[in-house]
Amino acid sequence: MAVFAADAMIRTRFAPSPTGFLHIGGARTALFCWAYAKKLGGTFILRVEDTDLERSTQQSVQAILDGMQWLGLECDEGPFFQMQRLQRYKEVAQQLLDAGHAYHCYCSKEELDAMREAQRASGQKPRYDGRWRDSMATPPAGVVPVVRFKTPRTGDVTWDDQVKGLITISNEELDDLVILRGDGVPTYNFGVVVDDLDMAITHVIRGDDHVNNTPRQINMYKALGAVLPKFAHLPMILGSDGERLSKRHGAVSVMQYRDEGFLPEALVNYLARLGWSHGDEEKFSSEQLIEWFDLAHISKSPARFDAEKLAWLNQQYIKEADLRRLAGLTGPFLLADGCSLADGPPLVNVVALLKDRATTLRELADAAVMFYRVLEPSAALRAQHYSAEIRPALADLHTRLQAVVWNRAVINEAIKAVISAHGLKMPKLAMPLRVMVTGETHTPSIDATLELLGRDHVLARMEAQLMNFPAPG
RNA sequence: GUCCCCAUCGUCUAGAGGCCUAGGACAUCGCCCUUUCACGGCGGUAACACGAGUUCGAAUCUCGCUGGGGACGCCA
Repeated sequence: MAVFAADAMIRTRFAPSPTGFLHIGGARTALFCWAYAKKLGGTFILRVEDTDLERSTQQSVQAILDGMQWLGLECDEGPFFQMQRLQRYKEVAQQLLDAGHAYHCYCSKEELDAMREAQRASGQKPRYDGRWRDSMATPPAGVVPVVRFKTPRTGDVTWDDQVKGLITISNEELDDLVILRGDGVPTYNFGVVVDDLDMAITHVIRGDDHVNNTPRQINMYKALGAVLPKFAHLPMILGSDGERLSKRHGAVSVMQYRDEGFLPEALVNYLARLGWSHGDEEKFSSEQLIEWFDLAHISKSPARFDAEKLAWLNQQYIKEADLRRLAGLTGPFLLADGCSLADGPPLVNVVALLKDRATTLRELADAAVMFYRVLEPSAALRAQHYSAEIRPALADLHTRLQAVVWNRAVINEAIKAVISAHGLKMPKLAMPLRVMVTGETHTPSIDATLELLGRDHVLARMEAQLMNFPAPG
């Protein structure tokens, strides 16, 4: 299939404000922008919208960069910073002023607040009433004005949203928004327009919460005589309770998922599948996402975040992950738990034995601890599994294991021999043995566990526990 | 309050008028496997919010209703 020349010109951008970490919602927006650009051989740009001087921080910038890197969403251009482009915004604002598309407003914040409050009280939609729009009044002394955009008073704005379809909003719903603050810093709506224009963005892919800003921006594009980009508004991601995901409500940093033991490919896959689909495909790589991605199959309605499905995907990816990589990722968890990896079998082997039963690297590490440290069985487990009757069989096994060739098959033969010699059923012996050696009841098959743990550790742990058995009679 | 958007199993979704007795996945339930717990295999429960139209025929089109989400800052 031929790629149209125009496709090579596709330019998308992810434009976060550095006021916190990169959370799930932002990550998905970035992912979609990235995937769309990659799919069409275009360019993915990162632009940091740091015009909120109060809340923007350097740490946030770094956190966003880190998050994107972890997810593998590298940008082709940027990061660009709006605060480094102030001159340009002033220039364009002046252009608008000169053309009569903007004007100075001398209202104080108190005045505006009072205005809004009054409107709200009378059941109206709060908005600037345009009192300085055509005012001939002399500006109050000592007040630094802001620049407001002259929104058309009549007519309406319509655009064909790439995910939602035709959207129309009447200009009467809009007001004359501030585009440049008194200190010369642009506001969001103006900064985006200037930047998207300067950066030749062809597809503005962003969150649903910007739908209402779009007509304001389109009016500015028109005033500037510019060609409109395509707009695609992604539905929000809701918390599992259906409430909006916000900083204080369930929106966690993508890096927290890493810290909890999620694989980036699992998160990417999950996020891609949340609100977008390709038939019945559930599990796919970033490469496949790029190949399949389109705006047409993005759903129009908000989606709830389902931690259980993410966990399932993560488990799938853990099961098929390269063992050395898995060991490398699991090691830090063990170290943090105070384990010394030199005291046990190679982590690669441990991970190979355990990976089918873990949902996260965290769980994998938890299950691996027993290979590096003695875990004392609880009193309850001892009471439940240690009996005077079974002790002789375990002592017998302990003796036999000293002489046996140390591999799974032979260990298993020894266990079987003890069972028949003492007239036992497998679980009768395996459970107490499991508790003695691992301190737990839930472990991989006992022969494989013993083999991997090694003869010395097995014998030592058995000896220690044999003393905890109740006396016969 | 005003405006905008949305609506299929509990959740994510397939579905572009007949292929739908509505498919897949997660979760859930049952069975099998089994040396515990998992993994895996097999099977089950479970949805087109509602009401009018249009049409020979509607989950798919139209209108209304209800429900949900979003927006209304010198935040982004």
